[in-house]
Amino acid sequence: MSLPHAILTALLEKPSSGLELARRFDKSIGYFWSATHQQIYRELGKLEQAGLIRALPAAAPARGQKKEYEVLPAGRAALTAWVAEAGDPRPVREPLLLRMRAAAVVGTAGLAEELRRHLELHRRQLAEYRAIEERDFPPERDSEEDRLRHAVLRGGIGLETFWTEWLTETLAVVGEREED
Amino acid sequence: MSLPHAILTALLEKPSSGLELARRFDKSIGYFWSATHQQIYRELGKLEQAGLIRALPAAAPARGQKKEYEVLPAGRAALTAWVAEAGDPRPVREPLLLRMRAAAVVGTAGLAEELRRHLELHRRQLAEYRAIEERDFPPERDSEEDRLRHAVLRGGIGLETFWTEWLTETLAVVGEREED
DNA sequence: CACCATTTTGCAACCAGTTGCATAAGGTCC
DNA sequence: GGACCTTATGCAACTGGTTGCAAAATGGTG
Repeated sequence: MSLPHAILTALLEKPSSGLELARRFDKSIGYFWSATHQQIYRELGKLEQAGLIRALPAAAPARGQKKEYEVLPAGRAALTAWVAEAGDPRPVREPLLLRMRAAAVVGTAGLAEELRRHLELHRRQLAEYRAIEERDFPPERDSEEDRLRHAVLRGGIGLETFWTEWLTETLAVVGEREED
Repeated sequence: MSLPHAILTALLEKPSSGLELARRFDKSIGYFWSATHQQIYRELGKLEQAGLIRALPAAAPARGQKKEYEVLPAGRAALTAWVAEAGDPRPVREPLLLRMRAAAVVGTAGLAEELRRHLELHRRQLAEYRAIEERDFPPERDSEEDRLRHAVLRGGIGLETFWTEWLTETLAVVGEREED
Protein backbone atom coordinates (compact mmCIF):
# COMPACT_ATOMS: atom_id res chain seq x y z
CA MET A 1 0.00 0.00 0.00
CA SER A 2 2.83 2.42 -0.67
CA LEU A 3 2.04 3.68 -4.13
CA PRO A 4 -1.03 5.75 -3.22
CA HIS A 5 0.94 7.43 -0.46
CA ALA A 6 3.85 8.10 -2.75
CA ILE A 7 1.42 9.81 -5.11
CA LEU A 8 -0.19 11.83 -2.34
CA THR A 9 3.24 13.02 -1.25
CA ALA A 10 4.18 13.98 -4.78
CA LEU A 11 0.89 15.83 -5.28
CA LEU A 12 1.30 17.72 -2.02
CA GLU A 13 4.74 18.80 -3.08
CA LYS A 14 3.15 20.03 -6.30
CA PRO A 15 -0.25 19.42 -7.93
CA SER A 16 0.31 17.64 -11.24
CA SER A 17 -1.21 15.72 -14.08
CA GLY A 18 -0.68 11.99 -14.48
CA LEU A 19 2.10 12.38 -16.98
CA GLU A 20 3.91 14.98 -14.91
CA LEU A 21 3.74 12.59 -11.98
CA ALA A 22 5.10 9.78 -14.11
CA ARG A 23 8.02 11.96 -15.11
CA ARG A 24 8.70 13.00 -11.54
CA PHE A 25 8.65 9.33 -10.54
CA ASP A 26 11.53 8.79 -12.91
CA LYS A 27 13.64 10.85 -10.55
CA SER A 28 13.30 12.00 -6.97
CA ILE A 29 10.50 9.91 -5.43
CA GLY A 30 10.96 7.18 -8.01
CA TYR A 31 14.47 6.50 -6.71
CA PHE A 32 12.85 4.79 -3.75
CA TRP A 33 9.51 3.77 -5.17
CA SER A 34 9.28 3.46 -8.91
CA ALA A 35 6.01 3.25 -10.84
CA THR A 36 4.93 3.10 -14.46
CA HIS A 37 2.49 5.61 -15.89
CA GLN A 38 -0.15 2.88 -15.97
CA GLN A 39 0.06 2.31 -12.27
CA ILE A 40 -0.12 6.03 -11.71
CA TYR A 41 -3.23 6.59 -13.83
CA ARG A 42 -5.00 3.68 -12.23
CA GLU A 43 -4.11 4.85 -8.75
CA LEU A 44 -5.13 8.44 -9.50
CA GLY A 45 -8.54 7.10 -10.47
CA LYS A 46 -8.86 5.18 -7.23
CA LEU A 47 -7.69 8.09 -5.10
CA GLU A 48 -10.18 10.39 -6.78
CA GLN A 49 -13.02 7.95 -6.23
CA ALA A 50 -11.99 7.58 -2.60
CA GLY A 51 -12.26 11.34 -2.20
CA LEU A 52 -8.59 11.83 -1.30
CA ILE A 53 -7.72 13.94 -4.34
CA ARG A 54 -9.69 15.79 -7.00
CA ALA A 55 -9.18 16.87 -10.59
CA LEU A 56 -8.70 20.61 -10.94
CA PRO A 57 -9.70 22.11 -14.23
CA ALA A 58 -13.34 21.03 -14.53
CA ALA A 59 -12.87 21.26 -18.28
CA ALA A 60 -14.59 18.43 -20.09
CA PRO A 61 -12.43 15.46 -19.12
CA ALA A 62 -11.60 13.90 -22.47
CA ARG A 63 -8.99 11.43 -23.43
CA GLY A 64 -6.01 13.27 -24.77
CA GLN A 65 -6.59 16.16 -22.40
CA LYS A 66 -4.53 17.08 -19.41
CA LYS A 67 -6.05 16.54 -15.99
CA GLU A 68 -4.43 18.17 -12.96
CA TYR A 69 -4.96 16.73 -9.53
CA GLU A 70 -4.68 18.25 -6.08
CA VAL A 71 -4.83 16.66 -2.64
CA LEU A 72 -7.97 17.13 -0.54
CA PRO A 73 -7.91 17.42 3.26
CA ALA A 74 -8.94 13.79 3.58
CA GLY A 75 -5.90 12.88 1.50
CA ARG A 76 -3.56 14.84 3.68
CA ALA A 77 -5.07 13.20 6.77
CA ALA A 78 -4.61 9.74 5.25
CA LEU A 79 -0.97 10.51 4.53
CA THR A 80 -0.37 11.84 8.03
CA ALA A 81 -1.80 8.64 9.46
CA TRP A 82 0.36 6.55 7.16
CA VAL A 83 3.57 8.21 8.36
CA ALA A 84 2.97 6.87 11.85
CA GLU A 85 1.79 3.44 10.71
CA ALA A 86 3.82 0.37 11.59
CA GLY A 87 5.27 -1.53 8.66
CA ASP A 88 8.15 -3.96 8.61
CA PRO A 89 11.11 -3.47 6.30
CA ARG A 90 10.77 -5.46 3.10
CA PRO A 91 12.94 -8.52 2.85
CA VAL A 92 15.87 -8.10 0.49
CA ARG A 93 15.14 -9.34 -3.02
CA GLU A 94 18.26 -9.07 -5.07
CA PRO A 95 18.75 -11.61 -7.85
CA LEU A 96 22.48 -10.95 -7.94
CA LEU A 97 22.92 -12.37 -4.45
CA LEU A 98 20.86 -15.34 -5.52
CA ARG A 99 23.04 -15.85 -8.55
CA MET A 100 26.09 -15.90 -6.35
CA ARG A 101 24.50 -18.72 -4.38
CA ALA A 102 23.74 -20.55 -7.58
CA ALA A 103 27.30 -19.97 -8.77
CA ALA A 104 28.57 -21.66 -5.63
CA VAL A 105 26.83 -24.80 -6.87
CA VAL A 106 27.15 -24.73 -10.66
CA GLY A 107 30.24 -22.58 -11.19
CA THR A 108 30.98 -18.92 -11.70
CA ALA A 109 31.14 -18.82 -15.50
CA GLY A 110 30.06 -15.38 -16.68
CA LEU A 111 29.52 -14.05 -13.19
CA ALA A 112 32.47 -11.66 -12.96
CA GLU A 113 31.31 -9.76 -15.99
CA GLU A 114 27.91 -9.26 -14.40
CA LEU A 115 29.50 -8.05 -11.19
CA ARG A 116 31.55 -5.54 -13.15
CA ARG A 117 28.47 -4.30 -14.96
CA HIS A 118 26.58 -3.86 -11.73
CA LEU A 119 29.53 -2.08 -10.16
CA GLU A 120 29.48 0.40 -13.01
CA LEU A 121 25.72 0.98 -12.64
CA HIS A 122 25.95 1.55 -8.90
CA ARG A 123 28.89 3.92 -9.33
CA ARG A 124 26.87 5.94 -11.77
CA GLN A 125 23.85 6.08 -9.46
CA LEU A 126 26.09 7.10 -6.58
CA ALA A 127 27.57 9.93 -8.64
CA GLU A 128 24.06 11.09 -9.53
CA TYR A 129 22.99 11.14 -5.89
CA ARG A 130 26.09 13.07 -4.92
CA ALA A 131 25.41 15.64 -7.63
CA ILE A 132 21.85 16.06 -6.35
CA GLU A 133 23.18 16.41 -2.82
CA GLU A 134 25.51 19.22 -3.83
CA ARG A 135 22.82 20.94 -5.85
CA ASP A 136 19.86 20.62 -3.47
CA PHE A 137 21.41 20.52 -0.03
CA PRO A 138 24.05 23.21 0.42
CA PRO A 139 24.97 23.75 4.09
CA GLU A 140 22.90 26.92 4.43
CA ARG A 141 19.60 25.22 3.57
CA ASP A 142 18.60 23.54 6.76
CA SER A 143 14.87 23.67 7.39
CA GLU A 144 13.06 20.72 8.93
CA GLU A 145 11.91 19.57 5.48
CA ASP A 146 15.40 19.86 4.10
CA ARG A 147 16.87 17.80 6.86
CA LEU A 148 14.33 15.03 6.33
CA ARG A 149 14.71 14.95 2.58
CA HIS A 150 18.46 15.07 2.95
CA ALA A 151 18.30 12.05 5.24
CA VAL A 152 16.39 10.17 2.54
CA LEU A 153 19.01 11.04 -0.02
CA ARG A 154 21.75 9.98 2.37
CA GLY A 155 19.93 6.66 2.51
CA GLY A 156 20.32 6.32 -1.23
CA ILE A 157 23.94 7.36 -1.05
CA GLY A 158 24.62 4.88 1.72
CA LEU A 159 23.01 2.04 -0.20
CA GLU A 160 24.91 2.73 -3.39
CA THR A 161 28.12 3.10 -1.42
CA PHE A 162 27.49 -0.26 0.16
CA TRP A 163 26.91 -1.93 -3.19
CA THR A 164 30.03 -0.46 -4.81
CA GLU A 165 32.13 -1.59 -1.89
CA TRP A 166 30.61 -5.05 -1.77
CA LEU A 167 30.95 -5.53 -5.51
CA THR A 168 34.57 -4.44 -5.46
CA GLU A 169 35.30 -6.85 -2.61
CA THR A 170 33.41 -9.65 -4.29
CA LEU A 171 35.10 -9.15 -7.63
CA ALA A 172 38.37 -9.78 -5.86
CA VAL A 173 36.96 -13.17 -4.80
CA VAL A 174 35.33 -14.12 -8.10
CA GLY A 175 37.19 -12.16 -10.75
CA GLU A 176 40.67 -13.53 -10.45
CA ARG A 177 39.87 -17.17 -10.99
CA GLU A 178 37.67 -16.47 -13.94
CA GLU A 179 40.42 -14.84 -15.97
CA ASP A 180 42.32 -18.09 -16.58
CA MET B 1 12.28 -14.98 -13.08
CA SER B 2 14.29 -15.53 -9.93
CA LEU B 3 12.13 -17.90 -7.94
CA PRO B 4 12.57 -20.98 -10.14
CA HIS B 5 16.33 -20.51 -10.03
CA ALA B 6 16.29 -20.06 -6.28
CA ILE B 7 14.46 -23.37 -6.06
CA LEU B 8 16.87 -25.11 -8.43
CA THR B 9 19.76 -23.89 -6.32
CA ALA B 10 18.14 -25.10 -3.12
CA LEU B 11 17.35 -28.49 -4.66
CA LEU B 12 20.90 -28.90 -5.92
CA GLU B 13 22.20 -28.17 -2.46
CA LYS B 14 19.85 -30.89 -1.21
CA PRO B 15 16.86 -32.68 -2.78
CA SER B 16 13.76 -31.85 -0.78
CA SER B 17 10.00 -31.89 -0.60
CA GLY B 18 7.94 -28.76 -0.99
CA LEU B 19 7.52 -28.22 2.70
CA GLU B 20 11.19 -28.74 3.40
CA LEU B 21 11.97 -26.16 0.75
CA ALA B 22 9.51 -23.75 2.30
CA ARG B 23 11.20 -24.18 5.65
CA ARG B 24 14.64 -23.67 4.16
CA PHE B 25 13.39 -20.52 2.46
CA ASP B 26 12.63 -19.14 5.89
CA LYS B 27 16.34 -19.03 6.47
CA SER B 28 19.40 -19.16 4.28
CA ILE B 29 18.19 -18.60 0.70
CA GLY B 30 15.08 -16.85 1.89
CA TYR B 31 17.18 -14.09 3.42
CA PHE B 32 17.68 -12.80 -0.11
CA TRP B 33 14.65 -14.18 -1.88
CA SER B 34 11.67 -15.06 0.24
CA ALA B 35 8.77 -17.18 -0.94
CA THR B 36 5.60 -18.62 0.54
CA HIS B 37 4.85 -22.32 0.41
CA GLN B 38 2.18 -21.61 -2.21
CA GLN B 39 4.65 -20.06 -4.58
CA ILE B 40 6.98 -22.96 -4.02
CA TYR B 41 4.40 -25.67 -4.74
CA ARG B 42 3.23 -23.89 -7.85
CA GLU B 43 6.76 -23.41 -9.09
CA LEU B 44 7.71 -27.03 -8.35
CA GLY B 45 4.83 -28.09 -10.57
CA LYS B 46 5.99 -25.86 -13.40
CA LEU B 47 9.60 -26.98 -13.09
CA GLU B 48 8.55 -30.61 -13.16
CA GLN B 49 6.42 -30.07 -16.25
CA ALA B 50 9.28 -28.24 -17.91
CA GLY B 51 11.50 -31.27 -17.32
CA LEU B 52 13.99 -29.42 -15.11
CA ILE B 53 13.29 -31.45 -11.97
CA ARG B 54 11.52 -34.69 -11.16
CA ALA B 55 9.71 -36.23 -8.24
CA LEU B 56 11.64 -39.04 -6.62
CA PRO B 57 9.56 -41.66 -4.89
CA ALA B 58 7.22 -42.76 -7.68
CA ALA B 59 4.79 -43.78 -4.95
CA ALA B 60 1.22 -42.86 -5.83
CA PRO B 61 1.30 -39.09 -5.65
CA ALA B 62 -1.58 -38.25 -3.37
CA ARG B 63 -2.48 -35.13 -1.55
CA GLY B 64 -1.16 -35.32 1.95
CA GLN B 65 1.83 -37.36 0.85
CA LYS B 66 5.41 -36.20 0.76
CA LYS B 67 6.97 -35.71 -2.62
CA GLU B 68 10.74 -35.31 -2.92
CA TYR B 69 12.23 -33.54 -5.90
CA GLU B 70 15.66 -33.67 -7.46
CA VAL B 71 17.23 -31.57 -10.21
CA LEU B 72 17.65 -33.09 -13.67
CA PRO B 73 20.59 -32.27 -15.97
CA ALA B 74 18.41 -29.84 -17.92
CA GLY B 75 17.71 -28.01 -14.66
CA ARG B 76 21.38 -27.71 -13.84
CA ALA B 77 22.06 -26.41 -17.33
CA ALA B 78 19.31 -23.82 -17.00
CA LEU B 79 20.77 -22.65 -13.72
CA THR B 80 24.26 -22.42 -15.15
CA ALA B 81 22.94 -20.27 -17.98
CA TRP B 82 21.09 -18.05 -15.54
CA VAL B 83 24.24 -17.31 -13.55
CA ALA B 84 25.77 -15.61 -16.58
CA GLU B 85 22.59 -13.84 -17.63
CA ALA B 86 22.43 -10.05 -17.59
CA GLY B 87 19.93 -8.54 -15.20
CA ASP B 88 19.82 -5.07 -13.75
CA PRO B 89 19.70 -4.46 -10.02
CA ARG B 90 16.15 -3.93 -8.76
CA PRO B 91 15.27 -0.38 -7.87
CA VAL B 92 15.06 0.23 -4.14
CA ARG B 93 11.54 -0.13 -2.75
CA GLU B 94 11.56 0.79 0.86
CA PRO B 95 8.39 2.28 2.31
CA LEU B 96 10.30 3.76 5.22
CA LEU B 97 12.23 6.09 2.93
CA LEU B 98 8.95 7.05 1.33
CA ARG B 99 7.43 7.77 4.71
CA MET B 100 10.32 10.08 5.48
CA ARG B 101 9.51 12.00 2.32
CA ALA B 102 5.88 12.17 3.32
CA ALA B 103 6.89 13.30 6.80
CA ALA B 104 8.77 16.21 5.26
CA VAL B 105 5.41 17.41 3.94
CA VAL B 106 2.87 16.48 6.62
CA GLY B 107 4.97 16.32 9.75
CA THR B 108 6.94 13.66 11.61
CA ALA B 109 4.33 12.64 14.16
CA GLY B 110 4.88 8.99 15.07
CA LEU B 111 7.88 8.60 12.83
CA ALA B 112 10.60 8.38 15.45
CA GLU B 113 8.95 5.40 17.05
CA GLU B 114 8.89 3.59 13.73
CA LEU B 115 12.55 4.38 13.16
CA ARG B 116 13.41 2.97 16.56
CA ARG B 117 11.43 -0.17 15.84
CA HIS B 118 13.19 -0.67 12.52
CA LEU B 119 16.56 -0.06 14.13
CA GLU B 120 15.82 -2.84 16.60
CA LEU B 121 14.78 -5.22 13.80
CA HIS B 122 17.89 -4.54 11.74
CA ARG B 123 20.13 -4.93 14.77
CA ARG B 124 18.58 -8.29 15.44
CA GLN B 125 19.02 -9.42 11.84
CA LEU B 126 22.62 -8.23 11.87
CA ALA B 127 23.30 -10.23 15.02
CA GLU B 128 21.77 -13.30 13.40
CA TYR B 129 23.96 -12.93 10.31
CA ARG B 130 27.06 -12.52 12.45
CA ALA B 131 26.19 -15.65 14.39
CA ILE B 132 25.81 -17.58 11.13
CA GLU B 133 29.12 -16.18 9.95
CA GLU B 134 30.92 -17.42 13.03
CA ARG B 135 29.23 -20.78 12.86
CA ASP B 136 29.51 -21.50 9.14
CA PHE B 137 32.60 -19.64 8.02
CA PRO B 138 35.52 -20.21 10.36
CA PRO B 139 38.86 -19.12 8.83
CA GLU B 140 39.93 -22.65 7.98
CA ARG B 141 36.95 -23.35 5.71
CA ASP B 142 37.89 -21.72 2.47
CA SER B 143 36.81 -23.66 -0.58
CA GLU B 144 35.53 -21.90 -3.67
CA GLU B 145 31.93 -22.55 -2.59
CA ASP B 146 32.59 -21.25 0.88
CA ARG B 147 34.12 -18.06 -0.40
CA LEU B 148 31.12 -17.40 -2.66
CA ARG B 149 28.54 -18.14 0.00
CA HIS B 150 30.50 -16.10 2.49
CA ALA B 151 30.44 -13.17 0.09
CA VAL B 152 26.65 -13.44 -0.09
CA LEU B 153 26.43 -13.41 3.68
CA ARG B 154 28.77 -10.43 3.83
CA GLY B 155 26.28 -8.75 1.53
CA GLY B 156 23.55 -9.27 4.08
CA ILE B 157 25.81 -8.08 6.88
CA GLY B 158 26.76 -4.98 4.91
CA LEU B 159 23.15 -4.13 4.19
CA GLU B 160 22.04 -4.52 7.79
CA THR B 161 25.04 -2.53 8.94
CA PHE B 162 24.09 0.24 6.57
CA TRP B 163 20.53 0.33 7.85
CA THR B 164 21.50 0.39 11.51
CA GLU B 165 23.90 3.24 10.86
CA TRP B 166 21.45 5.19 8.74
CA LEU B 167 18.64 4.73 11.23
CA THR B 168 20.85 5.86 14.11
CA GLU B 169 21.90 8.94 12.17
CA THR B 170 18.34 9.66 11.12
CA LEU B 171 16.95 9.26 14.61
CA ALA B 172 19.30 12.04 15.64
CA VAL B 173 17.61 14.24 13.05
CA VAL B 174 14.00 13.21 13.73
CA GLY B 175 13.97 11.93 17.28
CA GLU B 176 14.96 15.02 19.23
CA ARG B 177 12.22 17.30 18.00
CA GLU B 178 9.52 14.73 18.54
CA GLU B 179 10.16 14.38 22.25
CA ASP B 180 8.71 17.80 23.09
C1' DC C 1 -11.29 -47.83 16.34
C1' DA C 2 -13.19 -43.22 16.62
C1' DC C 3 -11.44 -38.68 17.35
C1' DC C 4 -8.33 -35.08 16.88
C1' DA C 5 -4.10 -32.58 15.88
C1' DT C 6 -0.26 -32.27 12.66
C1' DT C 7 2.00 -32.57 8.34
C1' DT C 8 1.90 -31.95 3.57
C1' DT C 9 -0.03 -30.65 -0.59
C1' DG C 10 -2.80 -27.91 -3.16
C1' DC C 11 -6.93 -24.74 -5.24
C1' DA C 12 -8.99 -20.16 -5.81
C1' DA C 13 -9.20 -15.50 -5.35
C1' DC C 14 -6.94 -11.56 -4.86
C1' DC C 15 -3.47 -7.56 -5.08
C1' DA C 16 0.54 -5.18 -7.08
C1' DG C 17 3.26 -4.35 -10.89
C1' DT C 18 4.43 -4.84 -16.01
C1' DT C 19 3.75 -4.85 -21.03
C1' DG C 20 1.58 -3.85 -25.15
C1' DC C 21 -1.50 -1.38 -27.38
C1' DA C 22 -5.38 2.05 -28.40
C1' DT C 23 -7.31 6.55 -28.63
C1' DA C 24 -7.84 11.47 -28.42
C1' DA C 25 -6.07 16.32 -28.65
C1' DG C 26 -2.86 19.56 -30.29
C1' DG C 27 0.93 21.23 -33.00
C1' DT C 28 3.91 21.28 -37.33
C1' DC C 29 5.12 20.88 -42.01
C1' DC C 30 4.23 21.03 -46.72
C1' DG D 1 -6.29 20.48 -44.98
C1' DG D 2 -4.11 16.00 -44.92
C1' DA D 3 -0.04 13.40 -43.01
C1' DC D 4 2.43 13.03 -39.13
C1' DC D 5 4.59 13.63 -34.57
C1' DT D 6 4.18 14.54 -29.68
C1' DT D 7 1.60 14.77 -25.48
C1' DA D 8 -1.67 12.68 -22.56
C1' DT D 9 -4.84 9.30 -20.94
C1' DG D 10 -6.35 4.93 -20.60
C1' DC D 11 -7.92 -0.37 -21.39
C1' DA D 12 -6.74 -5.31 -21.32
C1' DA D 13 -4.01 -9.04 -20.52
C1' DC D 14 -0.41 -10.99 -18.09
C1' DT D 15 3.10 -12.16 -14.35
C1' DG D 16 4.66 -12.54 -9.67
C1' DG D 17 3.44 -12.71 -5.06
C1' DT D 18 -0.02 -13.06 -1.04
C1' DT D 19 -3.97 -14.77 1.67
C1' DG D 20 -7.42 -17.81 3.02
C1' DC D 21 -8.98 -22.07 2.95
C1' DA D 22 -9.57 -27.13 1.90
C1' DA D 23 -8.28 -31.79 1.84
C1' DA D 24 -5.54 -36.18 2.05
C1' DA D 25 -2.22 -38.80 4.79
C1' DT D 26 -0.16 -39.68 9.34
C1' DG D 27 0.24 -40.41 14.06
C1' DG D 28 -1.14 -40.14 18.64
C1' DT D 29 -4.87 -40.47 22.64
C1' DG D 30 -8.71 -42.20 25.14
